[in-house]
Amino acid sequence: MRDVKAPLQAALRQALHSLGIEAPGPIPVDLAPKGKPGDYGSPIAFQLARKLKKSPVEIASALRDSLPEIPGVREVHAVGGFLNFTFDPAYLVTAASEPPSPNPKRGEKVLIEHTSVNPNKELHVGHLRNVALGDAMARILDFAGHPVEVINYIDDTGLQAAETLFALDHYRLEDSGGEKFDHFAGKAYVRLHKDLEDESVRSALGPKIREVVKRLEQGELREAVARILDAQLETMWALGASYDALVWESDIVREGLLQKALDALAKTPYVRRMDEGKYRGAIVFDTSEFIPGLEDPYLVLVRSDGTATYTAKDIAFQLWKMGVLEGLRFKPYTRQPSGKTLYTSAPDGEPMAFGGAKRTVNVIDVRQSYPQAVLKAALKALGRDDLAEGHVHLAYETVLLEGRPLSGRKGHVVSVDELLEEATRRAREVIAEKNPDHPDPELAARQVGLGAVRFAMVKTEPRRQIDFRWQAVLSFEGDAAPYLQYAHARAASILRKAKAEGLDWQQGADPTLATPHEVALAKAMLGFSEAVEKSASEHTPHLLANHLLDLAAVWNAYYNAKENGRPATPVLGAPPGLRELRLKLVESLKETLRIGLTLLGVPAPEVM
RNA sequence: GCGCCCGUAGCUCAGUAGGAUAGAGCGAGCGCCUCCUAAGCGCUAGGUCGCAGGUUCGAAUCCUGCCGGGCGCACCA
Repeated sequence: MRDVKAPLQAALRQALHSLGIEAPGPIPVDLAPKGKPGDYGSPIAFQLARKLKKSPVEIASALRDSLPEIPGVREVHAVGGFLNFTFDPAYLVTAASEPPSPNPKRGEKVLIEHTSVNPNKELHVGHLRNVALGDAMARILDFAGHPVEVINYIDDTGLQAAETLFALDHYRLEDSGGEKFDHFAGKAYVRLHKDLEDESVRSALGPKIREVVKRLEQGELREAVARILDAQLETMWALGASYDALVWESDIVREGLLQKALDALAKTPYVRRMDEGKYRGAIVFDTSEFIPGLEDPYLVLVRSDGTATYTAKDIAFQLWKMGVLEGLRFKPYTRQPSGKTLYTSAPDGEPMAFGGAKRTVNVIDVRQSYPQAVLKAALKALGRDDLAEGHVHLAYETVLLEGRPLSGRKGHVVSVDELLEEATRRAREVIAEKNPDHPDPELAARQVGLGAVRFAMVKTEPRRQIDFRWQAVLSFEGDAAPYLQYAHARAASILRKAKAEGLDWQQGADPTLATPHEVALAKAMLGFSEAVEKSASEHTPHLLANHLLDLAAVWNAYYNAKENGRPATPVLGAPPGLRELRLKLVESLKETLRIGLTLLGVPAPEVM
């Protein structure tokens, strides 16, 4: 898809240059508002007014006179200081008739860590936001041209995993195979926590649980953890996620990365063992130079009993991600539904080209902003300000369920498996009602169910708390994935019919026949690449999600456009020349929607 | 208390590297299937952009203060 804004910016820059003015930064160009002349416009003259001590109107008019020829631009208007451009309709429609394509791969690899669910329980709606955001970001960054590597971190030495494994053993629970194992294990965990509310039980079981933590750190219980992880992976894959590698926390420890990280930090002036005070005997990191405003800037890396905190391991992991430390080995773990092989860190593996990225995106909820800031501080403490710059914490707010915080103990949770099943069931019902002759209702139901669930997680800005409400998520009307999918299916239907009629629209399109309806659609389509790039650079899929909603709305309006009570934009029934033009545009629109949906992990059904 | 984030239509949200009359969806009211899928489209009603100052030719967007709400301030993560 051709970029129509870049040539405008280039021309403006050139005009400025010929007037002896250097543009201060990027030159703003946007769609002209409704009711104003031109298709695109720039307020550049306003920005220069003060510096040049001239009125915007004067500057705009001088600029207009100095502009070079711009391909496709028919007229340039200076309107009250704005500089607007009217394109040849044929040019815009032709530009939009070419679907978007991925940017060629360029630059340094971006390592994105997401999911990283404790291997002790089934996934719930809170985890869902992480997977949906992380997977969408990976797809978007990839499309935008970045080499991307996706890591799922397995916190197998944490207390949570230990408690679940302990509970399974303690209650002598044998799974009969009737239940997905992560759900089964999760129940043991919940039961244990109920029992731990009793003080005497807690003091009796505490040492035994710590024993399990120790065994986990030795890597002894890896298979037991893997059994839970494998069940969780089923859910992650069902969501459409895919990973390059699993990195196990126990491997960070066993391969010596933790020790290397601690050794390196110990050589800096910021890390030392405390001789007195509340941290006596612990090794702490004084972050005050890097994180201002803290009452207590000391972060414990190694407890006085000699055990390392999670944050210490996370620092080691971050240093590995950025190539400061090396030493993890990998081997194939399994083949994913995406077709990609999933690798795992393993002591009996081989060195592989994972890690060593200059830029990392850590998808993790906002409550962990402080430990994430500590990772950045650790990089700076080691003198790697360059890498600290490349550390991005994609901090997303938590998910509420029907207005209240999630709570496993109060049973106020919804598992992802349950959610997908329910969404699919609802979709099945709607399809049976709306399209009883559907050729493959089960496929469409799964596509619509999954789409609704994933889209609900990415359409809102990450830093905003979202309230998961069954009624809204399962509503297949309005501002939601089914709206986009329906728009896509409508376009697909037209193309299917055209093919059935034996039409060939690759030739014979006459772009000079384009009406304002096609131009409006084309302009909406031409905003796609910018939306993707902005989503990539700002690390948020919601910009793309909102662009797609806008695009689908324009397309639906096009589809329904009427003049004098008659359909104004028939595609198949249009006269030759215009018909082919419309078919090409519809084909490109369909492809644009399909790509956009795919980048968000939302399936694009051919028939709904 | 200190720090970070959020206050935009009845509800849920876009819009914030300053730009042209603040936009959607849901909900309310009225219309549109002899026309390529009505999961759609059109129209109407609904907003002192939390409040008060400030900077600017121009502020929902930047600065300051205040008022609401969320989160974080453990030898947890």
